[in-house]
Amino acid sequence: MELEAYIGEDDHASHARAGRTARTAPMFGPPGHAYVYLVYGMYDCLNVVTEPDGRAAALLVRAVEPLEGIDEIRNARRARARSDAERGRIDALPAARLASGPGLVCLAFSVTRADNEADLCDPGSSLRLERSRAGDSIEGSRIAVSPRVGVAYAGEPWISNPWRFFDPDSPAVSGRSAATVGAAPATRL
DNA sequence: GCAAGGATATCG
DNA sequence: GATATCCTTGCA
Repeated sequence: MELEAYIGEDDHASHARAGRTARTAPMFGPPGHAYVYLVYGMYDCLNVVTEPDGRAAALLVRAVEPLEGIDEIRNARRARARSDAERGRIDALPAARLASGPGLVCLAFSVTRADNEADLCDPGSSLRLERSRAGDSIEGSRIAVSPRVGVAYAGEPWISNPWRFFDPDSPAVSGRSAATVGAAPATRL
């Protein structure tokens, strides 16, 4: 599991920095809803709105470790593959690497902008957050933190703020960023 | 290393 | 209305 916090309009790394726009409106909406956006023209990214109406904060879901429905997830990844070579690599991936990136999370769970603003707490919603089963949770003392990924444009202190949270022992964290963490020491909470 | 890819915010 | 930029990924 890997998450990044974007804390409000003052956060220069957040989409909300431009204020409320058509795209970022969900971030200003009620908590517990989804904010899904297109990045780099081809990948969707899933966020969970965290603050009450009017305050634009959200958690970006950068990676998760699938525990169930591995075949479904693998098929979802295969369906979007652009070549046989890519399908082969997907088949060879361990389950823990099937959603190890913000774009991959959405590919794995078929999250699209159609899920934008979905109520993640409504049992009838197509996309939901559910309480983890006993044994699936991680102790707070084992959660590592580091600066956020891909926010160099934001300037300080937004670049260096340690607002990326992840399980340092899990293979299910985004690849390139996992490598950089070793160099720029990730501290533990 | 770098291209692909399209929406968005910003500038004119 | 044009364009620089982007909370990325997979392949050369």
